[in-house]
Amino acid sequence: MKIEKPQSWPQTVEEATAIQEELRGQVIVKDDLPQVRYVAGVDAGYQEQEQQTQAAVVVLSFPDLQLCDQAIARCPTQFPYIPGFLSFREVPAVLEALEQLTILPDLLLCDGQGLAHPRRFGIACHLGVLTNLPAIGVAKSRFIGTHEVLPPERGSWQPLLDQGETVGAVLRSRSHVNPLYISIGHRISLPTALDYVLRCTPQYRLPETTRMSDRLASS
DNA sequence: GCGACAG
DNA sequence: ATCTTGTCGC
Repeated sequence: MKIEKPQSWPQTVEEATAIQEELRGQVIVKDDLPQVRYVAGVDAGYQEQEQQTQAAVVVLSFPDLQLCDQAIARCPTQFPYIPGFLSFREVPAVLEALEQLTILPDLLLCDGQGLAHPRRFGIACHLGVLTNLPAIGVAKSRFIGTHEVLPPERGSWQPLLDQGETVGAVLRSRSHVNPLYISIGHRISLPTALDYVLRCTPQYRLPETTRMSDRLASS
């Protein structure tokens, strides 16, 4: 797919913050997606003591979740890991990988938060806005926000609150297993996002998209 | 000032 | 994220 990549990437937290505050205004928080036929999973891994970032993207058919396309890209890691700025180290490589895709995905499942971010602009929002694709943030652990106790059954969920605002949801994707932290990335509502995440998670704790891109990224 | 802190 | 084997529990 064709992507309009930024001309340059920030070198400081101040520059990165400015970019987040500028782009967050472009996030669409309501459903604005086509019929979903292909779902993509994106993830990144690191090699050579984090000097190299390798991104992987897989495209699965939906709802049957069969692998249809995949791509890998590697580039020098160009931003340190600082909570709140994860996207600046992963997005450059992920965009390179997405460009190689033959199949245009209808929805992106990202490893990390979307709106559940201090400035409401986690990696799922960042990727969604830069690609203009509907995107969901699927994180394995909490970053910000609080929530009520969650029933142990698959499918149960609770809103994730931060400063009186619903920034996402905590979702039990498998009974009696640690929940997932779901938030809006771009062009999708929270209820719809929860539905897609569950439909992409037929067996394990993590969506098939995430499992497959994880495996590819760290190889 | 003291913790917390996506991947 | 990454370093890493066997082991505990549903």
